[in-house]
Formats: sequence, C-alpha cells, structure tokens
Amino acid sequence: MNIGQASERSGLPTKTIRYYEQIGLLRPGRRDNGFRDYGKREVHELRFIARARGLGFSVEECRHLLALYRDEGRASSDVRETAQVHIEAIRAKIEALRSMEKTLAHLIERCAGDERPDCPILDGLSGD
Amino acid sequence: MNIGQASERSGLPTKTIRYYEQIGLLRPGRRDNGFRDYGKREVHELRFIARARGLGFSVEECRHLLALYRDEGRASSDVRETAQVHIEAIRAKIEALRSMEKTLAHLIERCAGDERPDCPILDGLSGD
DNA sequence: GCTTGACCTTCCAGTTACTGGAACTGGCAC
DNA sequence: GTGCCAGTTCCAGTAACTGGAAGGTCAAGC
Repeated sequence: MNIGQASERSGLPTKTIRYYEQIGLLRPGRRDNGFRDYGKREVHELRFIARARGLGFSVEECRHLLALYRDEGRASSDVRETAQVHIEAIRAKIEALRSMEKTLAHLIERCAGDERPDCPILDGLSGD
Repeated sequence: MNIGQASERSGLPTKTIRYYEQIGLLRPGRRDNGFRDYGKREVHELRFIARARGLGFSVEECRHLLALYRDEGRASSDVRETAQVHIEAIRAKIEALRSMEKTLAHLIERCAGDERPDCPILDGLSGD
C-alpha cells in the first residue's frame, strides 16, 4: 500500500513516516514508480513506534525497542531495563513539573489580577 | 562588570546570556574594548529570567513577563493571565506524564525481566 | 488525447533553547 | 614577548518533526 494508507492505519502523519525512514527507523520497499510500499508488517511496526512514542520514549529508545521487538532471541530483561530507565525519567519530570506548579500556584493565588501594577508573581520572579 | 561576573551572579552560562542578547531579551551596554558591560539592573533582570525559565515559562513568555516587569503601569491581571495559561499547560503535561507512567508501570510490573524473550512490554507496544 | 485532481516524490528551511567549537582579540603577569 | 584567561563573533548541531516549493504518477472524466 502507499504511504497515505499506511499513515491512516498507523495514525502517523506521512511526514513523520518519511522522517522515520530518513533516520533509518523503518525502510519500506519501493515500487517501480518510486512510491513507497508498505505491507502489514510495516504498518504493524509503525503502530509499535507510535505507541512507544505515545509513552514518551525517545526516537532512539524506539529504535532500540524495535530492534528488540524484531529479535526473537532477545532477553526481556533488556526491554524491562529500557522501560525502567524511561519510567524513572518520567517520574523525575513529573516531580519537576509538580514543583513548578506548586510555586506558581502560590504566586497566582496571591495576585489580585486587577488593573493595579502590584504583583506578587513579578515580585516572586524578581527575587523579593 | 564583564559577562563572566554576570554569569556567576545570575547563575546563567555566558553562552545563554549571549543568546538572550542575540534574541533581544536583554541588551547590555558595551565598553570601548567591545566587551559587554552589566550593571546591577541587568544582573537583576537576568536572575528574573532565570527564575521564570526555572518555572517553565518559555523564552517568549519570559520576554512578555520581563516587559511587564519593566512597565510600571502594567496591570497585574496581565501577569496573572500569563501565569494562569502557563500553569494550565503544566497541569496538562503532568496529566499526560502520569498517564504514561501508569501504563508503563503496569507493563513493567508484568515483565519477568529475565533471559527469556517473552515480554508483556513489547506485547503492549505491539498492540496485543 | 488531454486535463484535472489526488497523491506521491525530493529537498530545503524553520521550530525551541540552547551548546560546542573554531578563530581571533584584550589585558595582565612574568 | 610569551602565556594565559577571558572576552569577541560566527557557524553548526541538537530532537523530532513540520511546512512549503517544485515536480512526477495515475485513474477518471470529457
């Protein structure tokens, strides 16, 4: 099938699919006319990548996961470790964001938000 | 003072300070020898930017906040709105990350993580 | 046979917020 | 005058796409 169909079935934009090919993530065959040709397997792998990206894995992590997925002789410990490292990064990000949210919420709470210039948010940012 | 001092006092790398100047966020004066010259006010503003960035505001948001900070006639509602929009973006990110974390934690939990190839994480990604 | 339109191709540039490196100058100690 | 640190500019690279230009393919309709 053409890239448009593959896009529809994988949920990825054609631009993204071409990009993944460019960086060597997934190389489909070509027809005589130069069009990319996707089969069931390729679409399946595109969906795999889409899901992994949806869980926040970087493209390089996706490359690694895909390699493991393709490798029948993989050890599940490899996958688990990759996922473990990633989930810890996610947790760290959540913590960082929560801390920002808390600080910001405090500042916003104190701000009148009217036409006057006094502003605890700016005061907080300026270091008072 | 020179950029090195300003860097030390603001906590921002010199590269970053030069970058902020390049995009017109903060323009220090110059000495005869061409070196940038920072005063108390500039360092104060650099710290302002550093704090805002630390709370996750984009550089463009920082530009806006800095303009408000400089404007004695600002309305605090402007600041509050900017912060409100931002905190909602933060909350959305937290939610997205939490959802990723939950899904991933479930998958990791089920994975033996040994030398065998069977892996619920890969199964989950492949859509089974 | 020709045109239209949807879909495909490649390539180049832009996005965010820096960061690294090269090549050169300023200013001071020895 | 030589070394050295700290300053200068400019160019390129990062992550993961995304938009747009310029042009080729193919089936359908007139």
